[in-house]
Amino acid sequence: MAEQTEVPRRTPLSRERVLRAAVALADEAGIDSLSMRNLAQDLGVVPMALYKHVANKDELVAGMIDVVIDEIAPPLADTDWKHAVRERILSARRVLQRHPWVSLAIESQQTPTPAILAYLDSMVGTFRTGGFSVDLAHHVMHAMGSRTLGFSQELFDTARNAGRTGVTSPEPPAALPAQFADRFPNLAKIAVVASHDDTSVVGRGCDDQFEFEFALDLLLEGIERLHQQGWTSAR
Amino acid sequence: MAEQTEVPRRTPLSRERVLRAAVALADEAGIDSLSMRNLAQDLGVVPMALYKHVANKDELVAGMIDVVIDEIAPPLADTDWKHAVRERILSARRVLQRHPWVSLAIESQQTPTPAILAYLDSMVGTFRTGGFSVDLAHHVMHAMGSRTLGFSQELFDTARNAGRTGVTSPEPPAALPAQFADRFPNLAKIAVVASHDDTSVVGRGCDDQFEFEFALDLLLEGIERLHQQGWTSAR
DNA sequence: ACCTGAACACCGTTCAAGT
DNA sequence: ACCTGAACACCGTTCAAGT
Repeated sequence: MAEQTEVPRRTPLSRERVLRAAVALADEAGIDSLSMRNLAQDLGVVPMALYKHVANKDELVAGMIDVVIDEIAPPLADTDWKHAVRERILSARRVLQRHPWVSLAIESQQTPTPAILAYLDSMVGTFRTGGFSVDLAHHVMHAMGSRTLGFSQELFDTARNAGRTGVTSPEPPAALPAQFADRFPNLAKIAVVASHDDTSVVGRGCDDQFEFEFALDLLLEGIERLHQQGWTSAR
Repeated sequence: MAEQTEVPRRTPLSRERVLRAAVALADEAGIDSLSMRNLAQDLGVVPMALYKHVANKDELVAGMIDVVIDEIAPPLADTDWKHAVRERILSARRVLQRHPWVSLAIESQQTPTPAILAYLDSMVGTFRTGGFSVDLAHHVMHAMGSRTLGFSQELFDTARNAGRTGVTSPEPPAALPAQFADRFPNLAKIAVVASHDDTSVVGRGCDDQFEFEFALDLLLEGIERLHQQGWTSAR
């Protein structure tokens, strides 16, 4: 009787369950803590049991990426291409922010996963429906690069490898050492301006969302201009 | 006599020599082949000998990044900001292309290395000298993102993890399986256009250099427009 | 046939023993 | 004091032995 309740000790393993547990592990402990052994332990399984559901670790990560990408909402209908693209990218951004390890995982992959291909294909479709030539749509997709998926390459990005374990607070980049302002005067000046409501040299950090939208709109407006001018690559 | 030539069997280890050997190893065999043990073997040294010159592997990679970044030429003098920025970024791009592992290594770092900070500081200086407000220069640097360093986030990038060992040829993305065109019709159409001198569905791949400059110029022209308009963030 | 423990070939790094 | 071999605590994955 006690045994009866203990016998189905695990809902049976499935690829779905493996991938979801892996995503949860990476979200909570950071991508560095994601090992086949740790994942197996989280699932109460022996490590080799995972290999019936994923071929190897690379395939595991590819599956994890697809789980996340599938969270992105479909494009808005009944609106112009610019609005549809903008909103969808911001939606993708919100998804990726919930899973800080994904952007690096995507970049590390040698081949895009099916879900990413589907997302990109749908994005191209939005441009095409908006009247873009195949030629322009092609170059525009390249120009957007990873921004299409809602992340940009911030060179000061701190929290991408870390898990949510320790101090969760997005603490400002600590105090800038006095040395810093001497060696990198232009960066220091920028940091001070970024923290304009603070008179000290200690920056509050930048408003990532503002910066992302600034660059996105700069691109979208340039793209709109090319589109209106009927731009075409010389060929 | 034979011994005489053999006794100084190794020029003494130095941080410099360790870093250069590490860069060479990553260039030739790929970043995945860079281990403390492999590196030590290349240098004819016992693994623990490396730890007198680098604190740990993370510090080793940081040093390798700085070796590469220092290869980038200083900005052109006697020219306008737009030309100076454009040429320097294209110069950075040429450097990073010689070391395909660097972009991912930079992104994986949690903290920018001194050489990167110096490069970015100098880039900000070019904008400032060109008459940009601190405010605009700040947002512009964010908007450029990793493009400042000459790489963009191409989602189809193949050769970043690979070494130069095997087939070096930048082979076109193989044949697109027939399935592909069905599942991702918009992407398939783009791929066909990209290989416009080829009637088959097998793409020649894209002209990375063209795409990079297309996006770079799109950004630079948008930035120029903001600058001329005296753009300022609402605050 | 399926499952899984042990083993293999690696890691980065610590530490104590040797000189 | 310096150097270094062995060891530790991990990896991903193979493989053969057990059921």
